[in-house]
Amino acid sequence: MATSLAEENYLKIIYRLCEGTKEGISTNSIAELINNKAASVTDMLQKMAEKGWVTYQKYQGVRLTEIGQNIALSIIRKHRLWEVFLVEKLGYNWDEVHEIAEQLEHIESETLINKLDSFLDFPKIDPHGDPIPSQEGEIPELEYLHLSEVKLNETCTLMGVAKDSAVFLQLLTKLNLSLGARLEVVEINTFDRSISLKIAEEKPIFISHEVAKNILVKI
Amino acid sequence: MATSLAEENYLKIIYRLCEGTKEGISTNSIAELINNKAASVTDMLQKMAEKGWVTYQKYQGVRLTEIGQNIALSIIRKHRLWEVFLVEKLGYNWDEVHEIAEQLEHIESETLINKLDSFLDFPKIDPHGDPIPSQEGEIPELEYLHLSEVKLNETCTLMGVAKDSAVFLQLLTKLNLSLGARLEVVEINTFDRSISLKIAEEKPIFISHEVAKNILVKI
DNA sequence: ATTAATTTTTAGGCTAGACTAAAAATTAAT
DNA sequence: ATTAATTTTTAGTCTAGCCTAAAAATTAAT
Repeated sequence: MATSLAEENYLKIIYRLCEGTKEGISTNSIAELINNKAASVTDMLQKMAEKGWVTYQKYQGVRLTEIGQNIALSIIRKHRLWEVFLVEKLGYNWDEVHEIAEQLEHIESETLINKLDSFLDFPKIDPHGDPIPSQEGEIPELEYLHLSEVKLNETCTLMGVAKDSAVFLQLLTKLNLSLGARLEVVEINTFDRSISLKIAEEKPIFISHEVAKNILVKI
Repeated sequence: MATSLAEENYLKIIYRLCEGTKEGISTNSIAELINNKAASVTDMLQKMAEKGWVTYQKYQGVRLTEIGQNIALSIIRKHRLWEVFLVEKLGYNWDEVHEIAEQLEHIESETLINKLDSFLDFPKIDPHGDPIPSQEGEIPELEYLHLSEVKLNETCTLMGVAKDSAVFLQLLTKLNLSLGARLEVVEINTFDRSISLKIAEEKPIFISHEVAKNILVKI
C-alpha cells in the first residue's frame, strides 16, 4: 500500500519512540515531535491502524506492527544513506545534512536506493555513527557505551552521537571531536559529573555530563 | 514565496508550452499534460495569477511572468542535474531516469543543487542532450537541427533528442544511436521520408521520418 | 448571421490532513 | 475515595487540490 509523506513521518517518529520502551506510545509524545496537535495525531493513528501499520487502542497509545516497522526502517535506511552521500560525495558537514535528508528520504524508488548504496560502497553507519538498516530491514546492532559511562583512565573510540541537532554537532566539531577519535577520560568531577578528556595525545579538554551522555563510544 | 509540489508541476508544464509560442497557453493543453480536468486547471491558474507567477485573463489562456519563469527554470535545472547524476554516477540508462528526476526536482535546497552541480563537474547538457539552465536561469542556447532536416550525404553529430519517453529512448539505444554518434544520411525516401543512415562506418540502418524528427544533430 | 460545437469557467462536492473547543477517560492528589 | 489535573478523543471547521455538472464564452459551420 502506498504511503503519503505525512504517514511516513508518523511512522518514522513512532519507530523512534518505540525503540526506548515496550509500552504503548502516547499521543502527546508523538504530537510534540511531529509538531501537530494531539487531536490531529489521534486522527492519523486511527487511519494508520486501519491500514495495519500500528496497533491502536483508545487511550492506550500505539505500537508499530511488523509491517509498520518495515516501512519505518526503509525510510530510515534512505535517510541515512542520503546523509552519507551528502557528506562523503557533496562535502557537507555532519551538522548540515539532516534537513535535506528529511526530504530525500521520501523519494520513492527501490532501485535508486540500492544503486546509491552500491555507489557509496555499502556503508554500515551514517555520518553520525547511526547504523544503516539493510534492504531486508536488519540493523547491524552495534552496542556502544555513552561516554558518560566510561571509567576513569579508560581509553575509547568515538563511534557516534545519540543526538544529531546542529548545535550539538557544531559543538563537537569545535572541540575537535569527530567519528573515530581516540579518547581518554583523564578526570571525572564528582560535583557536576563533567569530564576531562584527552583526544589522541592533545592536552585535555573539559566537557559537561550532558555532552558526554550524547557521545557514543566503543572501548 | 514558497511553492507547493502541485504548483511546481504547473509551472514546469506551462513553461514547456510557452516555449513553442507567443500566444496564451490554453487551459485544455495544460489539463492534458498534467492529467487533471480543465476545471481544476482554471482553479489553479487563478491562484497562481494572484501569486504573480502567471498572467491570466479569462478565456485567453496564461503566460508565465518573469518570476514564474525563473521558478520554472530552477526546477528544470534541478531535474536535469539529477538526471546527469543518475546516469553518470549511479549507472542508470537514459530511458530510466525521468520518473525519479520528477521526484528529485522538488527537493528544496539552494546549496544542495549547487554542490551537486560542482560534483558533476558543471555539465552543460543532460543525458538527453537538453541544456541545463544556470543558477541565474540562463539556458545555453544550442541551435540544433532535426535529423529530418539534414540533406542527403551530409554528416552530423547526434546532440540530443526532442522527446524523452522511455520507448523512444529504448528504440534509439537498440539502434545504437547515442549522444555524440557521427551520422551520415545516405538515402532519403521521398515516398515516406524515411532515412537510411550510416552510424560511424557501420552498414546503414533505416529510420522513419517520425524518429528522425525527434533526433537533434549538429552539422 | 444564426446555430452548433468546443472550450472555459463557475458552482458545489470530496478527501487528506491539519486545527479548535468541548467531552470523556485516565492519572494524580488530597 | 472523591476531586482535581492531565491526557486523549470526538465533533465540527478549514484549506489545498482535485472532481462533476451546468452555465457562459468563444470558435466553427452552415
